Amino acid sequence: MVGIRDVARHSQVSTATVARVLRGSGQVSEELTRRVLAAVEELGYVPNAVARSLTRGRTHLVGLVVPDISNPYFAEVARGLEDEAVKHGYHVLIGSSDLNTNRESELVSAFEARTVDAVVITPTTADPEQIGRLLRRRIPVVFVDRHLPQVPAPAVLTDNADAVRRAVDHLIELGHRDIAMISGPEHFETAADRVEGFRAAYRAHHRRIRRGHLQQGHLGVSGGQAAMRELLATRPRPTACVSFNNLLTIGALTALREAKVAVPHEMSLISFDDLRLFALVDPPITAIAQPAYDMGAKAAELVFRMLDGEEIDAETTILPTDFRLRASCAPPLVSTSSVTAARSGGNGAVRRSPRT
Amino acid sequence: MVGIRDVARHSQVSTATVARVLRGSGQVSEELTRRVLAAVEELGYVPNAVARSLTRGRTHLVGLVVPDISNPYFAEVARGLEDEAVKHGYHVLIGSSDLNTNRESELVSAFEARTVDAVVITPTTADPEQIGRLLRRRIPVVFVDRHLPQVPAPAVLTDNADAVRRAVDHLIELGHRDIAMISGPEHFETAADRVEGFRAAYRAHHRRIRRGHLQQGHLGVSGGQAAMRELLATRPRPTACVSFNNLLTIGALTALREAKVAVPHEMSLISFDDLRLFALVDPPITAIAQPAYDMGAKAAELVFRMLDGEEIDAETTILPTDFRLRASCAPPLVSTSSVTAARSGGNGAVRRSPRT
DNA sequence: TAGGGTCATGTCACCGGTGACAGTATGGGT
DNA sequence: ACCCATACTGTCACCGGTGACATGACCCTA
Repeated sequence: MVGIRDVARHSQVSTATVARVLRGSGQVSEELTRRVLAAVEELGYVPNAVARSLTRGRTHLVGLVVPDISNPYFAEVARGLEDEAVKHGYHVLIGSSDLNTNRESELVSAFEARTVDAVVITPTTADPEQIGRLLRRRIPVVFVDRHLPQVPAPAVLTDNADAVRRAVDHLIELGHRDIAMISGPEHFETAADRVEGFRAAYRAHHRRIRRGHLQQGHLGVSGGQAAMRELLATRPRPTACVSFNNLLTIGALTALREAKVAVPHEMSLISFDDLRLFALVDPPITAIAQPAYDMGAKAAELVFRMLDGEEIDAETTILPTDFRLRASCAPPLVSTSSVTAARSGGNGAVRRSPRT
Repeated sequence: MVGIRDVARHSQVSTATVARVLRGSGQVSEELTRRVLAAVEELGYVPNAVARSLTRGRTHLVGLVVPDISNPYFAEVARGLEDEAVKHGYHVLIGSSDLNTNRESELVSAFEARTVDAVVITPTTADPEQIGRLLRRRIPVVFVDRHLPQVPAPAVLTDNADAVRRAVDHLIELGHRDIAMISGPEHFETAADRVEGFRAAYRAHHRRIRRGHLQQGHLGVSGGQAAMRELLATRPRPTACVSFNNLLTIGALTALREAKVAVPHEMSLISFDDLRLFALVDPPITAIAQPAYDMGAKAAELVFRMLDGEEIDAETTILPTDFRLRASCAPPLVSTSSVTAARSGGNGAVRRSPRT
């Protein structure tokens, strides 16, 4: 490997001069500059970033810890983070925790050992200590999507509760009475918030959530599928449903297909998280879109402000969601003979007009 | 920052002993082991991976260069690579080239300077030199999805030509005569291969591709949309179409919706690349699925074999695609009055039975 | 012309581990 | 009593840049 000393020897100057030429900082005579550049060219010298990291104490790396980088939402966050990072001469190290606190902990430790300059994380753990370690090392941390309020680090979130409340309001206005929700593990802040929005909407309309209509299951497609199957088996069966994220929505849709339940006529559906294809699904799915790319970019902005020395203890940035009304919501059918009619596919059922 | 020397001082041993205890290798008395461990605990010592990288010449990093990490296909590749990498104590550095050769070149240079231990890349450039640089530095390179045959590095690909040929065969068997393709930039190996499969199928059936029925446009949703618009304007209009990747498919579908062209009756559609949601689109999209996760994992396997000293010059691994027959393909309508009938939505049209 | 300032360049300790090598102690064999 | 193997522990140069500091040349001014 050709190092700065080789270049120095080859161009008959000191290493300091080579460094000065390369950095462009400082006074070096034209003559030497030429010689150094020539040597660099000839030897194919590339400065070793590892060595530089060691002396300067900066790796120009930011670690990203998310549940799953292959989830389109997090992939989009990653892209936003990456674009912003590259502008600052940084690169992104990825880590998927798989919603496994041990795996997450290992990732955080590994990133700590690698002395990444900052960590952007969608936490799985509920233990503040696991992330507090980084702060004690003065490694800036930025939360994305959900945060641990006990940890004094900035967070980029969305208005989870409010978005769900508005979605449920919409369904209630369409005339729905029994609205279900497929949520995630309750110790997740996002799940708690979205459930809170769900409850708030119910409260505002002086109604109570029926038993079994709030599903808090495992995340992932199969979890969504299982939850929807359960919802379809409850009596009274809900006429509408809000799901927690894109994967659960896909699972829920799959279950609906398999049970031949018509959307939106027998079941209205709203997805938290939008996917481009939701617009092309049958029927197009009404969704609460999160600005994933912007969330990643905003997290990067916070990271770099902190790296610039700005003290940002626990500022929370709420980015707006976008409620994208599509065809998966309609007024509920009011069946003459309750359950059986609904299952028969709409015969003997009358559409109830929405409240005004 | 607490270093190995601090631990050594604190436990009154030498740095070598600390290292030996931590590495678990070698003979250290129980007494000292206990003291060292206690000091490590007390000081919260974490070995600095940067320093280790410098001395050992290994960063335990693998760089991943893809067009866009937020494309679900590449995100899935990344996940496959990551999972395998983590098993080996490695982490993944991501870089999105945006199909921009300059950006790609910068990424490769940056990864080179960081002395990543290996690079996995879906190349955008056609210039072998840009990647040859890495090889001269003895940095293992593995191509994924497409490769530069002039560069002596292993590649993980799919049977592009064959998959498209089979897809087109399927359409021809359904009775289609004018089948279009929306492909990508022709200097991409994948595009060239898939187009070759397209041509091969035509050749096998002694037919010629009609003018305008082979679209090679810009990748991305809007490119697919534009290409499909053009296809819809050609006369005779194709009755079926194969699109190059998931984004082009989404664009094509969007254009079809907007023109109110019924799929599959007026236009059958096959997508190269599958997405979970394609199964739930109206109609479910027949797709050629690539084993993205496995491709990433396989690339990792090659990387680690090379890092273990194995010489793998240009072995090409072809992973099988999976042809997922769904509802977006049907026999073509044969209209009595050509164009106008087709646009009117199927009136006056007769379904032609497939060839046997 | 001595003193001070500026510019150009060189020297070298240091960042934090690593591992080759050296040194010391202990015990067993003869 | 001596030799040597073995077990344990310490020293230090090195990885490749960096930057504080030193050095030397030159010019200007009092």
